[in-house]
Amino acid sequence: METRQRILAAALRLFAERGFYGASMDQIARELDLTKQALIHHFGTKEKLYGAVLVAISERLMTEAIQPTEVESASAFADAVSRIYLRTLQHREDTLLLMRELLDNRRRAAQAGTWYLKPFLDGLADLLRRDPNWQEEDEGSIFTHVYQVLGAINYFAVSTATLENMYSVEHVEAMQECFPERLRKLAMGGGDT
Amino acid sequence: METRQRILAAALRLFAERGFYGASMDQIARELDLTKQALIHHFGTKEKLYGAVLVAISERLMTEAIQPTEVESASAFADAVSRIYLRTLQHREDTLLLMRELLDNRRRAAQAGTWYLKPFLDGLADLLRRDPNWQEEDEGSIFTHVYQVLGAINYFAVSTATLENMYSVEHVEAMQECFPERLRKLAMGGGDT
DNA sequence: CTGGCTCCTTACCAATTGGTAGGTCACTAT
DNA sequence: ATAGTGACCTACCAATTGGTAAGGAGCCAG
Repeated sequence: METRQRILAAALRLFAERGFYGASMDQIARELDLTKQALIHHFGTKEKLYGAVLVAISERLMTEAIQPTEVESASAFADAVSRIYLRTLQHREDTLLLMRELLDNRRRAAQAGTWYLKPFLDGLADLLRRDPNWQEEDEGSIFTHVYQVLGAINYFAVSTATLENMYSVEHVEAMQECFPERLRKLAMGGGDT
Repeated sequence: METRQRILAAALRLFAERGFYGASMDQIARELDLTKQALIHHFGTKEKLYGAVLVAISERLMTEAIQPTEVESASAFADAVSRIYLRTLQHREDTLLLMRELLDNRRRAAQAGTWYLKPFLDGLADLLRRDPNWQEEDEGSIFTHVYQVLGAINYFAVSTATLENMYSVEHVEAMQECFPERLRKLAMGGGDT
């Protein structure tokens, strides 16, 4: 029981850092002072281990990211976005791996954790739909807006390492500081105002 | 000469689709009815081939994405963003690979094509800085806004395949249709209005 | 016709990959 | 005591990886 969790944690780290093909069973095992056969014993194959990591991520996402009892207010969507932003930065490895999944999805289409994200997206769209400023907007607009805001968050979360190299740690810290405020304007802006 | 270009094109496709580790020299070569030794002959090592692909991408980005003679108007930034959006969708493979680079950068830090993107980002920030509505904003805000808008574009461009699986082709087409308009609101919104 | 050059091949290699087979050891239920 | 079970290991394997060595086909200059 204990070991399974340790394996999942190490696998998440390595898969997130180096991708599915970039991380080998042996590396993951060595990280834990085990042999790769221990991993195979617990998870069967590399694919299944990867799948288990993905399931763990999506469970975390579903239970934490959207509060079903979200208060219905004009800023409900913006509030949810703020929380998601914080959560995304906190669980950067999850974000990294989900982004990789997104890129690989062309290949493993219609598989794995893809669908776990759907209720999450739909939940957000629902929040926005109830916003008085968005009543007049069509479905496409609403969903597009949700996705644009989500894109702003995830892209940034995944870029900080690169940005720190490209500019400086201070520069990125400054960005992180004004990010929530600007994000809010992004989330609130639009509608049929 | 001819062959080099063909190799670069095939390598771009496979690296974008499967990542650096996911694509093997042999696969790329087979795609062109060559042996992997032909690639090694032209590029030395896999890493160098990958580097050459990255250089080609960033050159394309620099020459196409930002017009240096951008007219100075209140909507200069939004206009540039619109053009970048179209270009991003057109060169989806470039976008895919650059996104992968972003994810891997943690490891290969301070290397490769990272820096080629810097002038591109700086150019965009400059455009926004000249916008009358943004005169009062500090550097952090400006750069953050640029990055958020860029995030919205790139994240979406990289997600379409997944979204088509998750929802439907029509759903994604609808999104693509209202994307430019919503993107414009995103780009214009904010400032100290 | 010869020497050298570019482009590309076959033959080979050590290392790493994911995975199988079979066994050891500790613990628990009978 | 014993049979069973879960957790893990060593030993091994075929396939694939990126890369080296050496050579051949075509071309062009002397």
